Amino acid sequence: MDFEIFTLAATMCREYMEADESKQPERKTLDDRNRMTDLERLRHSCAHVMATAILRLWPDAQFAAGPPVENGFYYDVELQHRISPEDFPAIEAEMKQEIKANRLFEKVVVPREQGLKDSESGRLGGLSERPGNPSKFKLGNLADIPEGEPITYFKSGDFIDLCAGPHVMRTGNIGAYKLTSVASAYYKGDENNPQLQRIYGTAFKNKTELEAYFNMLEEAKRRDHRKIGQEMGLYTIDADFTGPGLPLWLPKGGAIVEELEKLAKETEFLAGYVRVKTPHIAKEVMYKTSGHLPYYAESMFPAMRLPIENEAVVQARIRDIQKNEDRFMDEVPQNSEQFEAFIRDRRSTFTREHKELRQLEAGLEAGELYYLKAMNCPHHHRIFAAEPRSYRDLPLRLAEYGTCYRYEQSGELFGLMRVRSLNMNDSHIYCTPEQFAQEFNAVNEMYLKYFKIFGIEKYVMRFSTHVKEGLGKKYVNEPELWIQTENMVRDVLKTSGINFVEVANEAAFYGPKIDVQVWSVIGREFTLATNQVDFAVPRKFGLVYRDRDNTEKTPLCIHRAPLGTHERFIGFLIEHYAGNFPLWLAPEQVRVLTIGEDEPLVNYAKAIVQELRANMVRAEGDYSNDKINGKIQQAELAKVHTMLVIGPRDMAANAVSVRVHGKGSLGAKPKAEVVADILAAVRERRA
RNA sequence: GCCAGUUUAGCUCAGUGGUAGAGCAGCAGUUUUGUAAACUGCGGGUCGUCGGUUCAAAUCCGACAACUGGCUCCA
Repeated sequence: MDFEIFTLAATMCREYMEADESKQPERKTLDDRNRMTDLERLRHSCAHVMATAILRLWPDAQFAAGPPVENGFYYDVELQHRISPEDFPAIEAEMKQEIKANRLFEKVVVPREQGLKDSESGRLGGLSERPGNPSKFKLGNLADIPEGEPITYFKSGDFIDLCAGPHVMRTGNIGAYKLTSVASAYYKGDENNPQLQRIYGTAFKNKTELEAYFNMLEEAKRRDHRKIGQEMGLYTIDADFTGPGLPLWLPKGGAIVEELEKLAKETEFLAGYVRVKTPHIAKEVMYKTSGHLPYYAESMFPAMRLPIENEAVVQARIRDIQKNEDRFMDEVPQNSEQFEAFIRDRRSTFTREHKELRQLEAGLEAGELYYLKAMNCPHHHRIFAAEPRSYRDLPLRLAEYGTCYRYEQSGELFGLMRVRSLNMNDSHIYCTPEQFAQEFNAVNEMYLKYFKIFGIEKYVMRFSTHVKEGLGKKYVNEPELWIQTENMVRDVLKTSGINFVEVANEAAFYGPKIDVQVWSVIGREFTLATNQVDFAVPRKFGLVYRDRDNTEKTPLCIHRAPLGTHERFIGFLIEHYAGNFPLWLAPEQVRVLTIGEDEPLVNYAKAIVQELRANMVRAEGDYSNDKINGKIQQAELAKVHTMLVIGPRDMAANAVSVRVHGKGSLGAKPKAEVVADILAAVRERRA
């Protein structure tokens, strides 16, 4: 392996990490703030009202920052008393008084000295001066305001706050509000700063909108993939024995996994992909080359140490070479003429042996460590490297449902959405620059095809690009390649009419990337997958193809995973469909329910189940002696897609009575017709 | 990892220091059925784990674990 390239990559990686750590959040300009939407204004004003209410109850409270956020607002407060949801009614009651008083939000521009004075006296973020209790966080905020920018207060009743606004006219404009939760946060997001209590709330123009918001939350709760996953028996997380973040797919969830893989395999086959299969572990050198180690070691499972098979032989050879080197040093002549002849004579042997020594030593040290893979790309790169490649072999599209392991922090784990073992719908497309646009476009088309199948109507592709200043630091220093690949990506996105936004300075280290965000039917946002253009790592792995002109060139690599991971994608689908999967995905597609348990009737039902199963339909039979209403209830609660109710009347007519989950009874139909329709719906993956 | 909350039967949950409960699910019977639950009975628990306080702990205290909300949003 090429040590220089590795060293270079390591250096760049380190620089990237350091650059990332020191990244300061950019300060919002006053212009940005004035672009606040009406709703944000209202929520920010509500934060002031909440602060006023908290001060009425606990006058010594110290406030830090209280911005509007996506679904409401918060205010960070330092207070001896630990605020809990039990305190919310009291705070809300005080807020009600403030809003009823309909106080004016008055803006006052003050000189900096005034700001300092009012911070010292505790007046800022307070209802009155508080001797001995200065507004320390406001003082800190004041220091962040650049010279020349005006310093403004907003005053509503007794409450005066250091604040750039903007606000609504009067507290009475706040139509409907509610406190929602309390969390902890560090002042200015820095863990070296004091920890504050963050009180979250939300506010709307009127009660109707507030209620609609809470109804949406309720609906989201009903659809929560953890709840439905439990109820439907899709997966379980056995924290005690298997481990946290390591989901076990139960048979019903396994059925969904299988269907998704089938879909991916068919789609990818038709798109000219070839399937590969790679192990779950690899030697340390793999991840040193890829750049994961040591800088990403924290998000990988700790290494396992394997004994080196021929350690004794290796060590004997190392000793031999070391002896040779010692002898070489001893034999070096003092005389300069002889020295040159000596060097000429011995140089090639010495360098060969020295290189071997370094390799053996590295092998002793590195070869014994194995890591669980956090990504499939390195394995795929090695498959590319396994044979000499010609431009005629490209594009080479290696696809695999690969299982990766990432050691997410325990607090980050979340149902199926954030796990430690993940099955990726992964593929790496190696292509020439000339082929890039077409390949990238084909990937996008695959996304759109999937969106259609799953009824995903709202999506956006976030196209992240580099900025020149970051070259060689945050981004690999290849100015032309960046511009070239970004232009190619942008052109494809534009000409294909795909919905995308471009975000500067958020690209990956190795190349521009596209994050795909989708919205479920109830409007919850999910990040499904990341597409990445990679022009750096293939080079680190020394991947080349021989081009028409008989020179070796490094291929471009497109990293894509339209179905993301099984874990996250199925989590999304559960919430998207509320567990009511379309027939082709439904864990239990058909259940045949008999009215009574007469033998001929049960035999007729069993024959139908058999016929469906012979056609790979997941069909079950309920031949128990429960009442038919009871059986239907059971099947509906289990979200069985199609129920075939069979009584003596149906058997006599060689028919079945069809009932579809959520749609009710569809009446009796000829058996053959029903079976044919079920098979067609599955085959076509009907919504 | 940090802050907070939660953890009682397979599931959903009640139980504020004095004999561990309900519904559903499971099992055994009875019932013989036409589109969202027929009836009876039975089994099922070291109350997350470990330690402490107490005559007595599911209940009070502490540690740990798992789960959940938050930890990106900046006057």
